[in-house]
Amino acid sequence: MDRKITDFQKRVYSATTAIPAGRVATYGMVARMIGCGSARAVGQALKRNPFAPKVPCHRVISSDRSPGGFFGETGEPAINKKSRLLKKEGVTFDSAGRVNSEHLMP
DNA sequence: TCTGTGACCGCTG
DNA sequence: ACAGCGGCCACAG
Repeated sequence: MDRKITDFQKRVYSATTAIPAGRVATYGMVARMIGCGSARAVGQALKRNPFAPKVPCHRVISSDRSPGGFFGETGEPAINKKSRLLKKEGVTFDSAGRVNSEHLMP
């Protein structure tokens, strides 16, 4: 398996690891942060996430404050796990299962 | 080399 | 308020 990643992917992981615990960022935010107008590319990078535990992909959610996905799985079980992790980090959720806006990165 | 696809985002009806 | 559509970037076959 190739562990070599492109420069762009490296930027995505860098921005993701830069997210402090108890804080979450949206794909679009990360995309703009690294200088890219497409969140899809960010999602792909996180989906491939070769540095799984090293890169807290669970701290990255969608603009709707929905969990999004987890390790390539968009199903409920994966999302449930993701929310559980975020809760452990100190992130609070609402009844809709969405991350509280106050945890979003400014 | 080109096409299709994707853990998305934003606007419009 | 909800649903549908297009647009953007990168990667794999």
